[in-house]
Amino acid sequence: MAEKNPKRKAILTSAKALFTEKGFHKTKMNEIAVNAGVGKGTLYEYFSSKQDIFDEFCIENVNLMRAGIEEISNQETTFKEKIIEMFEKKEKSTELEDITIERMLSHKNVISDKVVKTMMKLIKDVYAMLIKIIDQGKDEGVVDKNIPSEIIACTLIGTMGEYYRLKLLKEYTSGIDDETIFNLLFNGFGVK
Amino acid sequence: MAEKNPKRKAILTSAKALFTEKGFHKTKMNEIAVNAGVGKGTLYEYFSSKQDIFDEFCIENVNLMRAGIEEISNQETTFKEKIIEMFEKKEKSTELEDITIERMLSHKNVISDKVVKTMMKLIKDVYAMLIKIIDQGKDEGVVDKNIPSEIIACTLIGTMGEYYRLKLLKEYTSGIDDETIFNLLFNGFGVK
Amino acid sequence: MAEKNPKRKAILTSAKALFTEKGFHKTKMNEIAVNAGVGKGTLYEYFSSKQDIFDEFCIENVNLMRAGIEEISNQETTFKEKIIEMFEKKEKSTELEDITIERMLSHKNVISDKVVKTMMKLIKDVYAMLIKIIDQGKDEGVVDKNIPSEIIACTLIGTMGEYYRLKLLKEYTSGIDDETIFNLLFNGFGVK
Amino acid sequence: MAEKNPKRKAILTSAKALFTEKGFHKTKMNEIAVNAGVGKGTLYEYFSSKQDIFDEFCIENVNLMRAGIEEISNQETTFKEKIIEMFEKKEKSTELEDITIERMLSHKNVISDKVVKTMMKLIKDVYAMLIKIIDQGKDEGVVDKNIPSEIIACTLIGTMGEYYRLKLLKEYTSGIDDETIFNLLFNGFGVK
DNA sequence: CATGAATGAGTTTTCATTCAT
DNA sequence: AATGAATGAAAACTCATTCAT
Repeated sequence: MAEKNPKRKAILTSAKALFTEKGFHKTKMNEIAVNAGVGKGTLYEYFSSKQDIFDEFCIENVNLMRAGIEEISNQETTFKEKIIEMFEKKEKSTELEDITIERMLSHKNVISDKVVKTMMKLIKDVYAMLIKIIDQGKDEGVVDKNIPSEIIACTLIGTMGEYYRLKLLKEYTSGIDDETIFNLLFNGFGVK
Repeated sequence: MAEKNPKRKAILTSAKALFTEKGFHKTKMNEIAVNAGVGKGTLYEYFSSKQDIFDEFCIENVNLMRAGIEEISNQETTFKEKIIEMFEKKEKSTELEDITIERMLSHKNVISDKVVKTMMKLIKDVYAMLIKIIDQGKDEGVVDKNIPSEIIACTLIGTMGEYYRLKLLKEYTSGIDDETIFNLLFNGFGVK
Repeated sequence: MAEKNPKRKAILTSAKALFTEKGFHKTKMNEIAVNAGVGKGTLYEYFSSKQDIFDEFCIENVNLMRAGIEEISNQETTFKEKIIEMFEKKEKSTELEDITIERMLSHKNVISDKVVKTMMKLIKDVYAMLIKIIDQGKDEGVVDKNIPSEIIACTLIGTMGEYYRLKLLKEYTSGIDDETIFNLLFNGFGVK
Repeated sequence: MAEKNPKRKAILTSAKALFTEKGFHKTKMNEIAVNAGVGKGTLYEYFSSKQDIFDEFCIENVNLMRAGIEEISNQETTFKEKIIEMFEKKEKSTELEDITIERMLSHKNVISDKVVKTMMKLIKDVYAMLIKIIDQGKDEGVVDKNIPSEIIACTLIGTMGEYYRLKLLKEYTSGIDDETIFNLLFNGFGVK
C-alpha cells in the first residue's frame, strides 16, 4: 500500500488516467510509458502485460470503493447519516466517478478471472457492510424490521447509482438532493 | 421490420451473438462472416465497416427496449400493474439481458455519435414514458403528488436495474419477487 | 473499326475517360460498368479482364496517333507544312493529349507484352513516316542531306513533346508558336 | 546527406530498387522489408506509410537530378562543354535512368501534393539553370541572341530526352553521338 | 446475352512484447 | 534496473472476377 516503488506508482497513475479516459483498447502501452515518464521496456519490469496493469487498476478502484464504505461503516454516526454520507461520497468521489463496477464488468471480456473474483467479493463485501448499516438502522428503530435488509440495500445501491448516472447526463436532477432521495426511499412514494 | 434481406439478417444475427458474447474488440469480422455463413466480402456489401455493424446492433437493442416500455405504457392497466410488468419484462427480456444501456455506454470509445444520440434519446424517452405512468398513478390517487415524478422514476429504474444485476450474480435474491420490491419502494423502508 | 457493338463501344468509351483521368489502378471495374451504363458482368462479356480493357485502350490510342501522322504524311503538302501540321496536331489532339506514348510506357508494369509490341511498332512506324517526310524535305532541297534523317526526326519529336509538356505546365511558352520552333530547329541556335 | 540511420537507409535503398523495377502498386511493403533485411514493422518506425516512402524516393530522385545539373552549371567550362556534359550525364546517370520526371508525373494519381510541388519547382529550376547556361553561350558570342533562351532550352531538353528514350529502345542511335546532336541543334537541319 | 450478389485472396497497418545494450 | 529499436502476428478492408438466374 505504501508506495512500494515510485516508478511503479507513476506507471499506475498514468495507466489509470488513460484507461479511465479512453478505455482499455484505445490506451496504448506506449502512451502509458510516455505519460508515466518511463521507457516502454520499464512497464514490463513492473508488470507482466497490459492486462496485468489493467487488473491492478481495476483492483485498486475496487479497493478504494471498499475503503470508502468501510470508513463510513466504522464511523460513530446514525444510520441516516451514514446513508447520506454514502450518497455524498459517491457523488464527490473522483476515484469511482469514472469507472464504476458496472463499467468494469462491462469490460468483462477484457477482465481476468482474478479481477472478476476480486470484484465479486467486493460486491458481496459492500452489500455486507451496507446490510450491517441497515441492521444498525433497525436497531435504532428507524428501519422496518419486517423488510429483509438485502432488498433495502438493493434499493439504496440501485437508486444511488441511477441518480449518479442522471447527474452525469445532466437530466432531471436539478432541485433534488440526497436528503430528498433518502426521504423518498424512507417513506415510499405511495399515498399514506 | 420484416427482414429486408436474408443475408443482411444473417449477418446481424451472427454479429449480435458474437458482440454479446465477446464484445466489440474480440469479435472478428471473419468470425461474423463464418458464423453467418457468408463470405467476408459480403459483410461489406451490407455494412460499410465493423463499426457500422456495431452501430446497427446497438440501435436495434435500443429500439427493442423502447418498444417494450412503449407497449406497457399503452396498455389499459393500472399504475401498479404497469410497473410490475416493467419489472417482469426486464427480467424475462432476452433481448436486453445481454447488452444494457450501461453496458453499451461503457463501450463509449467504441460507440459512434449516431448511436450515442440514439441512446441519449432513448433514456429521455424511457424516463418520459415512465413519468407518464407515474402521473397516471397520481391520477389514480395511489402515488404521492408531492414527490416529483422524476425522482420516483429514478428510484424505480435504479432499483430495477440493481435487482436485475444481483439476479445475474445470483446474490441475495432468493425469496424476493417483484411485488416485494414494488411494495418496498411504495411504502418505504422507514418505520411508520 | 466500324462499331462492332454499341455496348462494347460504351465500355471502351467509359474506360478511356476513367483511365485517362485516374490511371489504371484507381479506376475500378465497377466504375467502368456504371459509367458505361452496363452491368459489371457485361464487362466480362466483351473483355476478358481489366488488363484486357486497358490493352485495347492503349492500342486504340496508339492507332489514333499513327492515323494522325499517316494522314499528314499522305497529304500533298511541302515538308515544312507537314512538320508544322504535326506540331499543330499534337497540340490540338485531344486523343493524344492525355496519354502519350511515354505516359503509357511509364505504366510498363501494367502494360502487357501485346501492347508493348504494338507500341514499339508504332514508334518505329512513326519514325519511318517522319523519316519519309524528312527525306521529302531533302528532295525539296530544304533539308541538309548530310544529316541522317533519324537524328532530325529525333530533334523534331523530342522538341515537339517537350514544347507540349511546357504548355501543359503553362511555363515559358507565351509568345512562342510552332513556326518559331520550326525555324529554331531549321536554322539552329548558333550564331552564323 | 550523410545517412542519418543505416536502417532507414536500407529501407530507402530497398524501396528504390523495387519501385524502380516494379512501380508503386506492384511493390509490396513486405517485399521492401524483406529486401531491406528488416521486419515489416520497422518500415513504420521510419516512415508513416507506403506513400511516405514513395514520396521520399521521388524527392530524392528529383534532388539528385537538380544536383547533377547544378554541378555542371557551376563548372568553369564553356557553354558547349556544359551542354555536352549534360547530355553525357543524362546518358550515364544510373540515378536518373530509371525514373525520370515524366515517369514520376505519370504516376500522378499516386503522387502526393508535396512531391508534385517539389517536382514542379525542379522543372522550373532546371529550366532556370539551363537558361543561365544558354545566356553564358550568348555572352560567349556563340548563341544567337535573337532567340529566346527558353525555346532553346526546350529544344535541348526535348531532344536530349528523346535521344535517351531511343537509346533505351535501341533504335536509330548507332553511330550518333552527343556532339552530332549538339551540332544539329546548333546549326539546324536546314540547307544554308 | 445481361446481370449484380457473392466471394476471398491479398494488402496495408497496428501495437504488445522482446531483448541487446 | 532501464531502455527503445525491432518485430511479426493479427485484423480490417478492397475489388477483380465468377456464376446462378
